[in-house]
Formats: sequence, structure tokens, C-alpha cells
Amino acid sequence: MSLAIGDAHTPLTKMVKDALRQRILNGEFEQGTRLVEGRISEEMGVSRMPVREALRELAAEGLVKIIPRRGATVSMPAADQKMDLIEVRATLEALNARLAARRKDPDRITALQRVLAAGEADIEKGDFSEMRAHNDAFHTALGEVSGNVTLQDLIRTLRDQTSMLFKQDDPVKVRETWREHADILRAVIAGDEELAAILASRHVYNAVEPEAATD
Amino acid sequence: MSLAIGDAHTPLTKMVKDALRQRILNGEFEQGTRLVEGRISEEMGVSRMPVREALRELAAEGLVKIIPRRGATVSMPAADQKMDLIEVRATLEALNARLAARRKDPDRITALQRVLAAGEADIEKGDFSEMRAHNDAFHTALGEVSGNVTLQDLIRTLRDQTSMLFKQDDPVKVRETWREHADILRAVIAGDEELAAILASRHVYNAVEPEAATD
DNA sequence: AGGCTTTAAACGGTATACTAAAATTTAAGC
DNA sequence: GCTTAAATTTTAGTATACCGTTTAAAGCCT
Repeated sequence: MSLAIGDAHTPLTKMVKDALRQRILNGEFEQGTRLVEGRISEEMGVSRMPVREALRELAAEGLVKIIPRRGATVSMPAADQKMDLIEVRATLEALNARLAARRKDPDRITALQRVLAAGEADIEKGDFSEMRAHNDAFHTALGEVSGNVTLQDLIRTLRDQTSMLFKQDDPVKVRETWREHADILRAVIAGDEELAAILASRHVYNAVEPEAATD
Repeated sequence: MSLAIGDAHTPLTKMVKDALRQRILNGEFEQGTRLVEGRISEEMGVSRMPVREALRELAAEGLVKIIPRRGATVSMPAADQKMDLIEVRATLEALNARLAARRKDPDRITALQRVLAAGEADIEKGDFSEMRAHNDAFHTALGEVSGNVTLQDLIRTLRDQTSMLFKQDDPVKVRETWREHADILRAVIAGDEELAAILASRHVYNAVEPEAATD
């Protein structure tokens, strides 16, 4: 019953998990939407088990909330928890930038510069369709420079959890975002830990939609 | 262990998870020990499913490492990853202390003082059997003062992951630890965010066994 | 004896089945 | 009509079964 083409080797759980994360982050599911194991499994053509495990893993990442005997819903952090998330994320992004500025591995920095250029190029062209991907790529590449894998994992889940609090479709905001990226990179290259940290922290706060804190 | 009425049945998954966490943190399982689903399920008298889920959740917390098709082992972070963990944890403990100093909710601070006193009392009596519990209680109580739940969760998993890097059986070290706790609390009460943060960060680094960084 | 196949056992991934708690609907009483 | 209770459906928790990998063991050859 299973077997899409080819890759019989990726665990189903992972595929389901990635598919669900995608759909949650795309906003395909509203916050609070119930994610019923049976329905999803049927829709995806797999048994409930992989779905169940995927939901639990997403819960561990904070994208989904599970209440025993009541199932999973797309999590909707309360207003005050949103600021909590932002606060933690800002702190960790600051640490990340600080470590990047400390190590500033030349090869990784080159890679990071390429990502920055790619993002800026699309902005020049007025193409904002890939901005989310570009943005993720930048932060991931910055994580590579810092070299702290634990930190990178943590930041990634926090970024996912907070992604719905940002808007990436406002051209003005996007330009500002990438200006900040360039500033951070400059500080990293200069090895200025303190500046890199401060810029990275502010970068997080700046990207928050003003109304997000109070809805 | 199970409490009030109406607490019908806690999900088996949770019980298995807690039991396994306990045993891992107690050092009953060496690092690298294989955790075979079938064996554990048999030993605990449940089916493989709760065990499987528990293992996955522990993997999300970083206590266990799962390799697809190869099963779970008690995770043994490489030496460099240990310092990564410490670095992240120190940063978040600093944030935690900073927020605590900012909010300094009187009731929670009173609770925190009680915890501090309890720990100090046991040290006076020369009773070190409960130090791990006291230590956890202090950091948990400090988290309550800060009021950031997200942060608290994160710190708790990091504390679990790093707990084997510390020694809590050396009386000299323990005394030092609790002197630091008192210092942190004093800074929190004084509302000195910066000092509280620095002390909390150092507190983490100080507690690391010197040889832990290189083993 | 030591390496290379071949075979058997162990184990994880997934599917299916069953049970009991919630949620929902329907029925009953005021 | 509205509230409450009983019946029905939905759904999460758990158990069992099966298959394909992976790992360990047993032969086999030189």
C-alpha cells in the first residue's frame, strides 16, 4: 500500500513530520486546528503510527500541542508566551552571532556571503517569493559559522515557533531585514563579538510585527 | 507516586519516559548503552509502543540518540558538544536570572528563599544525599521567578543533558555551589539584572568538572 | 587459523486490531 | 424550550502481528 516511487528508505515518520511542519508553517492549518491521527493517516495513505509519532515530535518542537486523551492541535501560543519566545530566541541568536564572530571560519563565511548576495539579488529583482527560504538560509549559514550544533538545533525550532509572528511579505520590512543581515555579517567578519551579538538580538525584535505582541 | 483521586491513569508513555529518564540520569545506564524497545517493554510489562514513544521523546530532549533502523542508545555527547551545551545553558541561565531580577515577584522570591535555606540546612547537617534534588529545586524556583515558561522548559532539558558533566558529591564543590546560589538570589532581590546574569552564567561554568571538557 | 559467504536471530518500522475515554448526538424529563 | 441523561460515534491509547534490515552466528574455502 505504501511505496511511492524510489526512496523506500526514508522512514515514513520523517516524511509525515516534514509534510505536517510544512503545512503548519505555510499557514495551511489555522492555529488551534485539530490534527486527528486517523484523518491525517488516511489522507496520507499511511497507518496511524507514523502520524502519531510525527505529531509527538512536532509537539516536542513546540509546533503542536498535545493533550492526553484529547489529541493534537496546532499550537497557538498566548500573547505573553509569544514575547517569551522572542526573548529566548533573541538571546540565542545573539549567542550564535557572538560565536560566529569569535570563530569566523573563512570558508563558512564565504558561504554566508553567497547567501547574503542571493537574497539581496532577489530583492533587487523585486522577487519576494523566495524570501522565507533565503532568510532561513542566512540564519542557517550563520549557524554554520558559529559551529555550535546544539545551538543551531535550538534556534531552528525557535525560529519555526516564532515564524508566524513575523511578516515577510512587506517589501520595506524585507529590505530592512537584509540590511540588518549585512550589518551582522560585517560585525562577524570584523570579529566584533559584542556588536554582532547586539545586532543579532535587535534583528529578532525588529522583525516582530508590532501587533503580534498584543493579539 | 500516583496521587489524587480522579487521576485515573497516567498514560503509559509518560510513566515509561519518566522511569527511563530517571535511570539514565542516575547513571544506571552507561552512556552508549543500547535501549532495545523489546527488552524494555518486556521488563516493564507494557507493549513496545509506549516504550517506542518514550524513547523518541527522550531523544527530543537529547538524553537518547536514535539512529534509524538501528535503535536507541543513551546519548554520549562528544567532548566538543559538551562545551557547546554548557555554553548554551550558561547563556540561558543568565537570561533566566536577568528576568528574575527584573520581575522579582515577592511571593516567588519567598519560595526561592525557602529552597535556598533548605539546601543550606542539609549542608550544615552534612547530609548530601538530597543535593541533586535541592539543586534542581533551586533552579526550578528561580525559573518561577523569571516567569518565562518557554525558557524554563528549555533550561530543564539542558540541565538534564549536562547533569552528568557535573559532580555533586564533592562537599567542597557543593558548598561553593550554594554560596553561588545565595549570591544569585541576592542580586535578584536587589534587582541587579546585569550582576544576576553574570553570576548565573559563571555558576554554570564553575560547576563543570574540569576533566569533563576533555574526556 | 583467518577471512569471506551464507544463514539464522534480533530488532526496528509499519500496519492492523481492540479498548476505553471523549465528543457528539439523540432522547427524556421538567 | 431548555437542561440533563442516555446512546452513539469518534478518536486516542495500547497491544499484537508482520516484514524487511541489520547484526550476529555458522559454515566454508583457501
